[in-house]
Amino acid sequence: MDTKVEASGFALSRRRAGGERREKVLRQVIAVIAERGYDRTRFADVATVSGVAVSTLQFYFGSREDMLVEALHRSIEEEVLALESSYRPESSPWERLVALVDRGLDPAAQITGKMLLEFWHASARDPQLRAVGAYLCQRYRQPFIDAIRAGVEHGSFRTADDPEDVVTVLNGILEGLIIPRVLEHDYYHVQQVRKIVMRTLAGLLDVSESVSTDG
Amino acid sequence: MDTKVEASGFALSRRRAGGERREKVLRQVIAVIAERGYDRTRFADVATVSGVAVSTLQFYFGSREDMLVEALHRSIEEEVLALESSYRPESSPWERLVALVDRGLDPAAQITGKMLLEFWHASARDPQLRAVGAYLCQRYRQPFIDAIRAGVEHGSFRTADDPEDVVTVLNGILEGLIIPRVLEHDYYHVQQVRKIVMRTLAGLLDVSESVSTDG
Amino acid sequence: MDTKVEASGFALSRRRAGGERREKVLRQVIAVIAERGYDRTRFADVATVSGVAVSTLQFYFGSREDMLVEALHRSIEEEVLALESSYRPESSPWERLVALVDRGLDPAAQITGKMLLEFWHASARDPQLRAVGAYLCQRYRQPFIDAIRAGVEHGSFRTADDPEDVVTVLNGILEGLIIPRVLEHDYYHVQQVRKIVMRTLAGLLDVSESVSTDG
Amino acid sequence: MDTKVEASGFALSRRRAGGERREKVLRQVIAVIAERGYDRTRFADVATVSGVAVSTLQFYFGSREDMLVEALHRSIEEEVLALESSYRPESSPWERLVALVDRGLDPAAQITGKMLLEFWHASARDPQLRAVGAYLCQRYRQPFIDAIRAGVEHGSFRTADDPEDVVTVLNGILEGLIIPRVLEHDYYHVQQVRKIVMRTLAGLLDVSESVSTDG
DNA sequence: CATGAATGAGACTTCATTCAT
DNA sequence: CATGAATGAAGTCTCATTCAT
Repeated sequence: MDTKVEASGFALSRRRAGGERREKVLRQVIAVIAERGYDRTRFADVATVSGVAVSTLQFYFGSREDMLVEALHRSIEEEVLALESSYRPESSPWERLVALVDRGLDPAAQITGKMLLEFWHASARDPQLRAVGAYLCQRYRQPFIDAIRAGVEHGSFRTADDPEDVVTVLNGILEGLIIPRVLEHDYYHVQQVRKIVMRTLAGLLDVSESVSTDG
Repeated sequence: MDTKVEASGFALSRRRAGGERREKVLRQVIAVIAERGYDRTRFADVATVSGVAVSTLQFYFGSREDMLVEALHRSIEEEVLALESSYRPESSPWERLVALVDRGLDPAAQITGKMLLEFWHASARDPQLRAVGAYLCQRYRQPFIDAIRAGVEHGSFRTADDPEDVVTVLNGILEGLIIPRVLEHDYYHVQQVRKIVMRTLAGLLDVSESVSTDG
Repeated sequence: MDTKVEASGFALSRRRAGGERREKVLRQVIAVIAERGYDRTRFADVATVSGVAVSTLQFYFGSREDMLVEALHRSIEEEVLALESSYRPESSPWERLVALVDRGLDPAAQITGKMLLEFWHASARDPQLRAVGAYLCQRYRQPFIDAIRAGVEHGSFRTADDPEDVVTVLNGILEGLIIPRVLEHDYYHVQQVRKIVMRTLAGLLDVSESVSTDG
Repeated sequence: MDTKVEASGFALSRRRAGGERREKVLRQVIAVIAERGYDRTRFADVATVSGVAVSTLQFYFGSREDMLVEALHRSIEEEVLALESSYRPESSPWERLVALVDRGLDPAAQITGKMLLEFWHASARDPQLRAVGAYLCQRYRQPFIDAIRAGVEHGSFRTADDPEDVVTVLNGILEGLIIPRVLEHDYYHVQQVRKIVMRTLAGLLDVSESVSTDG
């Protein structure tokens, strides 16, 4: 997988000094960003949390920006990797989709949600980050697209639309629902929403209710 | 309408000095935030764009935070107002929904999208802003809920779900699709996506295809 | 005279905020540079000496570099201006030259010497500064050239060389002697050196001893 | 020669570790100083140029200051040594002087010129460096003084001045002309200047034109 | 002999804010 | 009503230096 990333050209140019400790600190950077936000994450914050001197952070990552970007990148990267391995290959296409959607709606993934929000926000003004984002997004979409294609071929799904566009809408739902989850809006009812999303998906792919409601 | 806002308790405490000019500058603040982002909008930026001295901005708005919050609030407020008047009262429930969704998907509303992203992002860390957000969000949802309720009563919609939850999902879609629109991801195809969203909505409300496909 | 400078294109682009106080501080910057050297002059040093906050210095001058360059420029500029008015117009060419040389050898002009050394040193690596230096140098040379030309025309000087080149050598002497003066080398004997320089000059211009030895 | 230096008391206290490699690096330090200037020469610069780790440089030279001073010292020292052996002992006094002056005016010695400028500049604030400088300067002057004394004794020169003072002025010229050379001022014409300097010198020592103009 | 890791001191710079006018 | 002057707080960054290997 790493090879793929390298090949994508987004691998960070300089892997600066530091071994395990650097890796550990990087995790902490992610945590701090999730808590304080990208723009408000200072060297000092990370230094406090990690117990590492500010100058050491610079030694590890170069500049503040570099540190933040690497953490953001790494965080999203891992989410995508997790998604890519979130279902068993032998599952039916529908089961795979259900697993993917459930992961996308997972109410426990608060940090992931916050990091995504940070990523979108930061990308909106940073072309380079946006490029990375486009690449990661494409990988995020792929498992969905694959599952739908498999279902269509297998005959269990039927749809007049391009699976790509279906996934665009489906991801739209999953990403859009991150907002009320992260902001903890109280009109957001996990169970009911999940049911409706599943039914919607079933409708889009013309899957019988009996199959779809067991999730 | 203003009364409503006042009643909500979110009206800014001090309506500071400055008449028309203040109003004009406020627009410019919105523009600057949309372009540079909330956190990166400095007094100096607004001063440059508006040609007003920094100290005058402070005179108008109080602190930087006050200025930003007011601009954010105002911007979202206006979007909500626009939404609330985006359909003719005599329209059928389905027509109303279509109008609302079309507004939500409007590819021209780049600035609105960016401001929403800013709002979500800022809200994630500011409880007060989040409270305002919850209130605005509720108002944003209301026209959708009303339309669905009207359709159900009128007999043109049928659904086992609580209209509130349906709207949660529907808004999820609309908000989620803001992301690829703002970030200009190229997998986002307006027309196809619109069609799928409409069909999804029709499916959820058990509206016959013939009606739904005319939009 | 100021017009001339403006016309030369070297006038500093932004005359930043601050009135008299700024001017006063600028003097102090010069003093600090003369004492500590260009590269070692920090905002903090000037702040301490002038009693002005560091941030105010930035407010006045922009950046550290801008502050230093302006001080350097101003300092040399003034020396040139002083030189240009160091003799009475009605003096004989020889008297004018003597006045110019005496000013160049003035043992009291320690600060000027140090600033010149700073200027040369800084110019060696800063093309922009070097351009300013070339311009100032030209103006520095002019009075010497004028005096020699006047003497030649008047018949009191005779030389086979281009006055420009004579001045190059003459200025070489004056500038070269700044070194032992500034470094306080003890082999430097003001009176003897002055006499030799004058005699040298007299020799170059074929002026009779009787005239030259009265200085 | 080395003995002489030791005797002078300026030998660097600790001749630190590192054999040939150290020597090679020292050359590179000189080059870096000539290019970047004394104050702006960092360990990192030398490390980059030499391919030696920063910590190794410290191991070689001690502190940054030590490294810079040693390089400066070495550089000037070598120039002096070169000067001391720049003429053949059997030459006539005038020939010796001409050789010395020609070396002083050598337009190819850009690095030497820059290093001298660095030395003067650094000396202006560092008493210890100034002491070294005074010693080196004295040695620099000696060959000139010797030549003049020899000429006077031999009867080919005649002067009412102390040869020491004549050398002060002569060196003043040579050093002063380094400035336009290093700064590449375009009014500096090597050939014409050389001729004038030679004639000046001939005048000071009462040497007949016929002898002096052959250089 | 040589080096990488880690760090503290010190500098510049940005920016919101206060104050006098 | 509006502004310029002045400043303190806070952050990033550079760099020499110490230490363990």
